[in-house]
Amino acid sequence: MPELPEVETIARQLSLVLKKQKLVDLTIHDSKLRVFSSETLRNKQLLQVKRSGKEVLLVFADDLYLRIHLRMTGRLVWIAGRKRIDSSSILLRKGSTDLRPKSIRAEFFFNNGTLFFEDVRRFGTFKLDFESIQGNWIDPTTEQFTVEVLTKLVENSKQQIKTWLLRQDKLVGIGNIYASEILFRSGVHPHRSAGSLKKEEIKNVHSATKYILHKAIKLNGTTFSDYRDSEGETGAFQKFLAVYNREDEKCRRCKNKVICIRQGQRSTYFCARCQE
DNA sequence: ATTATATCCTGATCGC
DNA sequence: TGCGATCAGGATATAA
Repeated sequence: MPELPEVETIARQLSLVLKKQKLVDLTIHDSKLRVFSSETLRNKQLLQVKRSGKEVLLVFADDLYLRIHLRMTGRLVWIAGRKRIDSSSILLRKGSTDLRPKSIRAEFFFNNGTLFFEDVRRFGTFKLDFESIQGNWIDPTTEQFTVEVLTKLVENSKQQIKTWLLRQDKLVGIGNIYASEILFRSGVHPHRSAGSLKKEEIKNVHSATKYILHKAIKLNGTTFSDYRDSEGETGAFQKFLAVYNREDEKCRRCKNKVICIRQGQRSTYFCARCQE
């Protein structure tokens, strides 16, 4: 579900409310997520909340790093309040928070509120690290991401550029929605092999990536169906999608029909006239 | 060493 | 109304 802009939104919002709070208790309902002892984190101080690739990173005192990957339908929803609320009483949901009690997989009770991890499809993962580990990838929102670096990364790759953009070992953070959007903005056909891109095209992919991701972050991400931020609110970037989920609709640039193809069992949307 | 495919899950939607 | 097939912001283990 969430790609870089969505995870960035959640991490930023949680950072505001959770920084320096104490994790009083936690309950993990889904056994798939019980990959560490609750005792390890109980009563630990949360120092900060960050994004690492597509993961939300909760940094606790004593060098404890909880990595939460939301995968397709994971949500982290914050409900402020001193009183402990659990998944049964959340049925009395209030305000705009759109929690699905059935899908609550874990609850983190802080002294100023509760953080719910909700995940319909149960693809989300927890991992507890005892040191700060940074992947060997480039984050496209950092200054490390330059045209030269991108050129090096795609060099010699025979993989189709759409599928290449989805890999997380080179460039981290792009998912199925933004991959289509980036290629449309770049004017590059999704079938093109990554290594065959010309200088100009790499430049376009580079600037389109930065533009799209930054704009999506500014708009709190894209809500296509499940995505909600930590306050249970939808994103707003879906209003600006040029091709994703717009099959048979008119291309916003040339009025041709947007088409949808399958690449590695994922749909890719593009305009055959605008993307050579 | 890369690259396709199958798999993990639940729920919504569509065609018959 | 019901039922099966298909699809969904992801990533990985396995096969080719």
